[in-house]
Amino acid sequence: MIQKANTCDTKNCFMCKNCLPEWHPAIAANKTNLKVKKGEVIFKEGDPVTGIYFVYTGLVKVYKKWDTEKELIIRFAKEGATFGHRGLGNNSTYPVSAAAMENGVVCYISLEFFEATLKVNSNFTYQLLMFFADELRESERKMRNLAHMPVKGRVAEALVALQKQFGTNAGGFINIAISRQDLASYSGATYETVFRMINELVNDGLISLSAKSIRINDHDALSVLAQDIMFP
Amino acid sequence: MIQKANTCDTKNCFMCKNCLPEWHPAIAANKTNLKVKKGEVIFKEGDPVTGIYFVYTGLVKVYKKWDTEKELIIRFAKEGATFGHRGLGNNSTYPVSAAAMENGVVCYISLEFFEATLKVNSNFTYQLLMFFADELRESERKMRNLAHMPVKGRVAEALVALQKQFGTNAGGFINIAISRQDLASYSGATYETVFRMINELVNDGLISLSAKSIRINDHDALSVLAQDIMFP
DNA sequence: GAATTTTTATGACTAAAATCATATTATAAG
DNA sequence: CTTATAATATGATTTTAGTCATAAAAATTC
Repeated sequence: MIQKANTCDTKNCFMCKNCLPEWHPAIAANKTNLKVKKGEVIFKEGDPVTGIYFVYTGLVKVYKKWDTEKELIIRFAKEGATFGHRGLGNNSTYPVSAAAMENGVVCYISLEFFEATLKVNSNFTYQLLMFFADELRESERKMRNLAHMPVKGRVAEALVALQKQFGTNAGGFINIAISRQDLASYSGATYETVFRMINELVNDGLISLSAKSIRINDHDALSVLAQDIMFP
Repeated sequence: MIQKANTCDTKNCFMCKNCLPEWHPAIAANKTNLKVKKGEVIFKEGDPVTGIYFVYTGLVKVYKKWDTEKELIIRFAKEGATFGHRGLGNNSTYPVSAAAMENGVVCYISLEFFEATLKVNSNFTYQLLMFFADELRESERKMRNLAHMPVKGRVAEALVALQKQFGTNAGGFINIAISRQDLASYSGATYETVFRMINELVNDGLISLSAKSIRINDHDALSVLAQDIMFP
């Protein structure tokens, strides 16, 4: 990671948007902008927690490994999003890894300054609490899905979630460059199984492909597959 | 749920322990103590969020359902623990259900009063943030386990976690009365599969049984099975 | 305390998904 | 622009875990 001064404008990240304007000079003085290359690992599970990150440009995946090869992608962080915040709380090492999926710039804030920010900006703390509550809810829904939903449904859900987060480009394709392996890791299944499910979804007419891109043709049907059937 | 005035002492729950002493009379004035019976559902997924709960006595399971019969137990809340806090954030309905596993008393706080408490007690907000960070980390670890760890490992992990949370009684048995079905729901697998894994663990000599109780004989070996192998 | 319901136990069978094996393309590196 | 490396594609096989069926034992209810 190459240090690169004065890149971000201290306006667009989650922290900047939720802090007092008076605090912005302090943020500017304490931030470090880092250039990251595609594929670069920013921190790994087990590394000591030294700070928290925000994506200024690019795309970062946050994931956990299982026995060196299998991984589960927890979430994708795009412009403005925080990552590394899982290092908060009672533990001193990151419970997840983070890697850049494309070249970009991330903003790094030391834990000490971050904690000072929390103390000074009660609204930020409150907003962060709400963010954590949302993430926790999502995470527990995914736990339930991993335990009980078949892979096809999880792939359907992953596609719907990606389209929600990244939108579509001109041709109606989901606006993210993601490998099949990463899609599999995000769905919590193997590459081969996800490949087969993608084929089924294409045959069912619910999605269509063009090179690596995926277009959702029948959002409703896909949502039904991914559905959260709670009280039928 | 039968209302029962003046039961809890406003000293032992997570909120009371982390608020300013000056705030305790306000808590006392705004709390409602409710008697719950074994098996009683306190709130269900999809119910509108009206408040947050604390366990005064007894044991509560927090779970999510999948197609009416399958469930995944997210966590157990014992004395002092919060539940219903997943209703916070950007949503108006509970994303989980909660049911009493034994007769007990829970303390209910309306969302309005709870939000006022957050505003007034910045330390409580901070502690709650740390609590959420811990829960999120746990939840994501479990996601990874559900995606990649075999059922036997998940059962081993569930037993280690239960012993950590509930301790052991005189005979060295894990101090919780839990049905095999609930253990299965907590492990994210079916009753039958968990039953077989329990048998294997008994045959391997790692655990032993007495009626419904389970004793961990070889904590280390069980931990290895449940292991978080990160960077071998 | 007899009857009903729930929980536990266990074998047989099936379905789902992972693993293995191996081409075929792309993409990046020299 | 050729070579090496990584990503995609796909069939065959094996493993794992879920489903079904049914019986015994416990616990609760009437």
